Amino acid sequence: MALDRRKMIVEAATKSFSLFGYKATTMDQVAKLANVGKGTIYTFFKNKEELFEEIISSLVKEMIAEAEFVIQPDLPFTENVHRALYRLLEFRSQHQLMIKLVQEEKEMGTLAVSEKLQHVENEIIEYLKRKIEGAITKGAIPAADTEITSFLLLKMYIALVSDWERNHEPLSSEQIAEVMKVFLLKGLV
Amino acid sequence: MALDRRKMIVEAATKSFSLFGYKATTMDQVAKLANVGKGTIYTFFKNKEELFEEIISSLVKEMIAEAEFVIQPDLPFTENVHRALYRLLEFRSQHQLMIKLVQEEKEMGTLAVSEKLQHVENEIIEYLKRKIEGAITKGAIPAADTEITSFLLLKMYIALVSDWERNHEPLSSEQIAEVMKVFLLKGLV
DNA sequence: TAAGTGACTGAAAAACTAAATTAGTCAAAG
DNA sequence: CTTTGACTAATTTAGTTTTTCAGTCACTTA
Repeated sequence: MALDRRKMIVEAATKSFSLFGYKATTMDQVAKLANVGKGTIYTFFKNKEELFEEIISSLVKEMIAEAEFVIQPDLPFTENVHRALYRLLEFRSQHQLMIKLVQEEKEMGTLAVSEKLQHVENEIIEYLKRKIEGAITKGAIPAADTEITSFLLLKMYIALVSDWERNHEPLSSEQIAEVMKVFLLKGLV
Repeated sequence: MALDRRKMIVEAATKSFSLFGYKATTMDQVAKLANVGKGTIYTFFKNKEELFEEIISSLVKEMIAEAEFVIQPDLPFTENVHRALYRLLEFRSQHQLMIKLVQEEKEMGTLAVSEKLQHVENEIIEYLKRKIEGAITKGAIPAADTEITSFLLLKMYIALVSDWERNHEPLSSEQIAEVMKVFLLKGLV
């Protein structure tokens, strides 16, 4: 029964964060869901935020794995950039925990949540950066400031996938790929 | 003394919105500043929001004029895109009213303010769209979806000018021009 | 006697209430 | 006719009380 207590706690917390968000999840609730005493949580995690941190780290790993899964080495670099980025943002808009956190940030502006979402964004940018550096080393694309490039790539994607929908009909994956191809491949002019 | 009452009201309101923001500006205050009775304001404007609307419209006109001023027809299209966009965002970060409104939106989330800022953004996109359509007609650049392109151009600029500064040293106008040139002129790959 | 627990505590947030503010009106003044 | 500012209803703020909750630690249990 009382086997991996730590795992039980993380699972319970993940479930609760996904369902109610960070603020609305109480440690008593997590303890009850995990079938442990509240004190037990504190033998594994210094505080609520550290528990959250661990869950976010797993989430990032899961996202990167999803992106990797969709990349095919024989396809052109541009196509893989699109595939990886699209998958990452799809993940963001489909994964229950991400949805809840994005919503909580917008509606309540919870500080801890803002920080963690920023953290997720930074990890994605770091991931893109490594990919771009790899492509440059292999001579697949010309040298460029990888920090700015990866940053800008993500921002363009977020603009096309999320911001665009505020005022327009959503763009299909094909349309987004088309637009990105223009900017990545030949430039607007 | 009591000459253009309407103008006095708009000037007083502009000053107050710039200084205290939308919410913290009271109609009594505007009336006093404009040296008119409060009722007089309501002979010119249906309500507070309509007064605000008029001021925002002027602001947009001023912004567009600034952008136009900086454009030089003999320069290449790319260069002018950069000049105009950079000037627009510089205006946004230097103009007292814009600063105050952006701050008010972030800190208090005032609905009327969010709507008006969205309106400003839409006007900028419309302006860009007209410019791009003009360039396409003249054959200066190849045809493309002008709605998406202008939207994405603005988003890229906001990312480089504003978002970037959250985690990095600000980019100089030259650096931004350089990055944009890559994406606009030849593409990343 | 080490691991696990949940009642307890202070600090923070929510709920409630009373008081103050303010957008918009309109009867009277100019 | 235009202008006004006292007035009102509705909202917001400020002050107070109540509740909630993260984190601790004395105690239990195995």
